[in-house]
Amino acid sequence: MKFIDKKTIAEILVEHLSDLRTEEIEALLEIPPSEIDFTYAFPCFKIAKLKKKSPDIIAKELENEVKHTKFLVDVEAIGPYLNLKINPKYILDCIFEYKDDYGRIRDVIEKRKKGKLRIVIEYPSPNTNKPLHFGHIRNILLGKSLSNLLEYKGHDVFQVNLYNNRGIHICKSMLAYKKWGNNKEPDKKSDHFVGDFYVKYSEMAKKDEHLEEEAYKILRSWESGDEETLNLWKKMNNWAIEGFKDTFKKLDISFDKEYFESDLYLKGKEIILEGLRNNKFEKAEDGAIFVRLKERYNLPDKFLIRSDGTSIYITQDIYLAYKKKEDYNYDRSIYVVADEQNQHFKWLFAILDLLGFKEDNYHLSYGMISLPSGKMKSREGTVVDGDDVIEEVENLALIEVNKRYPNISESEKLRRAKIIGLAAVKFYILKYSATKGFVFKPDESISFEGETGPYIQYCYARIASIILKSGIEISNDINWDLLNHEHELFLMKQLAYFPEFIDSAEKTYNIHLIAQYLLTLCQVFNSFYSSCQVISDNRELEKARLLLIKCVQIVIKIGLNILGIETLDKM
RNA sequence: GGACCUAUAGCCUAGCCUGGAUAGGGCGUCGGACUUCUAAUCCGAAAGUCGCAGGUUCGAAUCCUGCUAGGUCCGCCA
Repeated sequence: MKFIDKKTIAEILVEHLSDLRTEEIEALLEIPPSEIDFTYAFPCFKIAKLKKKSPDIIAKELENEVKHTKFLVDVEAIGPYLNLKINPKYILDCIFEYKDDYGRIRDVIEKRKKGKLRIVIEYPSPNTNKPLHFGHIRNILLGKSLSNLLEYKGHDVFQVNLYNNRGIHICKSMLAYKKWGNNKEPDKKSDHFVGDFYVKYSEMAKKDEHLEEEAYKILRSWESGDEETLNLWKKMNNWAIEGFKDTFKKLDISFDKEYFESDLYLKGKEIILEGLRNNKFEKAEDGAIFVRLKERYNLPDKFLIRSDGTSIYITQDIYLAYKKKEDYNYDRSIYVVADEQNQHFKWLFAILDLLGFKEDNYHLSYGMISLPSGKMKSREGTVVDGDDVIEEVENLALIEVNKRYPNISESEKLRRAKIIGLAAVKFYILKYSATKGFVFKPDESISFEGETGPYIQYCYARIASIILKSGIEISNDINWDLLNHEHELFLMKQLAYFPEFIDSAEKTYNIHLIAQYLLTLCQVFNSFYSSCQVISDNRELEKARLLLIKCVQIVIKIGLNILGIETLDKM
C-alpha cells in the first residue's frame, strides 16, 4: 500500500534540489489556497536565494524535471510555486484499508517503535471544598483529549489526579458545616452540598471576623491529628470526591492513580534539606529555606520551607515530581493547569532543574474562563457550575431532538440528547486554542448550529443514513475516473491532510487543530452533499461516491474519538 | 516596579512556532435553496487601518524594538 504525504513528496523533490535536505523540503511544503486544485505546493523562494535565480524560473524548471507517476499525477508551476497533485485513489485506498489507523498511518506502515514515550499527565487536580466549575471542565476536556491523542499515537499514557484535600479552604467548609450543618447528610449531589458550606462560610465571615480565627483553629487541630476533626474532614472529603466521581463519569475520565495532598504535603522536605546541604538553597536569618533563581532563571526568589520548619505548597510538588518518576519512570510529565499558575510551574521546573532532576516536564497552560461580570469567584458563588452546564445543554439538546423526532421513544430521545449535548460542550471548548481565556456567556455560548459538535455529528449521521439506504457493499474496487467533480476532488484533498494534522497536534499539544480540521472537512462534505447525489441510477457512480463518503466517515470518527465525542447514526 | 499571556469585520475565532498565492471560518445582518440521500444543512451578498508606531526583508497578521489596552502572576497561601 502506497501512502503519500509531504514526506513522500519531499523525497521526490530532493532528487532535483541538491541544495536542500529532505526534511527542509518537507518543512517548506505547504497546503495551497483552496481555489488551487493541487494537493501540495513547494514555494521556490528559498532555493531561488541559494541559486541566485528567479523563483519563477526554478518552479518552471522543476515542472519540467519532476516526472509524473501513478502517485503524482500532476505537477505545474504557477509563478514561484511548484504545485503538485497526488492521485486521490491512494488517499481513499489508504483510509479504506487502514480504517481507524489512518490518522497514524505512517507509524503503522513503518511499524514505528522509536519515539514512543511513557507520558504522565496530571489533571484536573481539584480542591475538595467545592464542586467542579466550568474551568475544571475545560481542564478535564483538554487533559482527556490530549491523553486520547497521545495514546492514539502509540505513547503509554498514565492519567493521574491530585486532590488538594487539605488546607485552610477545606477547614472553612468544615467550620461552616460544624456551625450550621446540623450533622445533616447530603440532600443533593454531595460535592455541591460541601460547596454550599464554603459559600456559607464566606457569607458569614464578612459579618464576623472571628470566623477566620476559628477556621485556623480547625486547621491546627487537623494538623495535630485530632480525631474528631479528622473524622469530619474525611466525611466531607468523601462527599466532595464522591460528587466529583459522578462528574468524571459523565465526562468519561478515569485515572491510573490518584494522589492526595494530605499524603504529600509533609514530604519533599528531605529533598529540600539535601539541596541545602549541596548549597543549591540558602537559609534565611530566621531559619526559613529559600532559593535564589534570579541570575540563572530570571525568576523571583522562592521560599521552600517556613521558618517554623513546615513545608510550603511547592515543596510537595517537588516531591510529587520525584514520586511520579518513581511510580511510572516517565519520559515526559505533563501538568494541565490554568495559566494563573504559569509562574508556579516556572519556579517548579527551575528548582527541579537546579536539583539535577533533568526530566522533560511540560506545563500545558490554558486561559481562564470568566463571566460577563468578570472573574469567577467560588467563594462568592459566582461560578458557572460544571454539572449545571452539562445538564442545561442536554436539556437544550432534548428540546431540539423533540422538535425533529417527536415520535421516537423517550429513552431514545434522552440518549441522543445526552450525546449531542455533550458534543456541543466539548467541541465548544476544544475548538479554541488553549492559551486564550474566554468569556462564558451562559445564554448564548452553546449552540447547535455553525461550528459546533452537533454540526460534525450531523455529517456523520448523514453519511450513515446514505450508506444504510444504499445497501450496496462498499469496496475500493471502483471506477476512479468517476470521482472528478470539483467537490469530490476537494473532499479527497482534505482527507489527505488528516494524518499531518494529527502529527501537528501531537507535536504541539494543540488539540484545537483536530477540531478545526474536522470543521473544514465537514464544511467541504456538506458542500459536496448539496451538489452531488450519492444514491443514483448510475450504480458505478454510486459505488464510487459511497467509498468516498465512507472514508470521510472514518476520518470524522477518528477525530471525534480523540476529542472524546460520540457519534450517532441518526440525529 | 518586574515577569508572562492576549489584541485579526458588530460579536466569536483560525492562521503566528517554521515570513510567501486574493487574511480562512462561524454567529449576527440581508437575499436565495426543502415533492430529490436528514434544512442541526447549503448557495450568495455586505462587513477587515490583522491594537498603534518604527525596524528587518524582494515580501510581515507572522520575526525584532518601542508604545497602548486588557488579563494573570510576583505570599514563609494553596
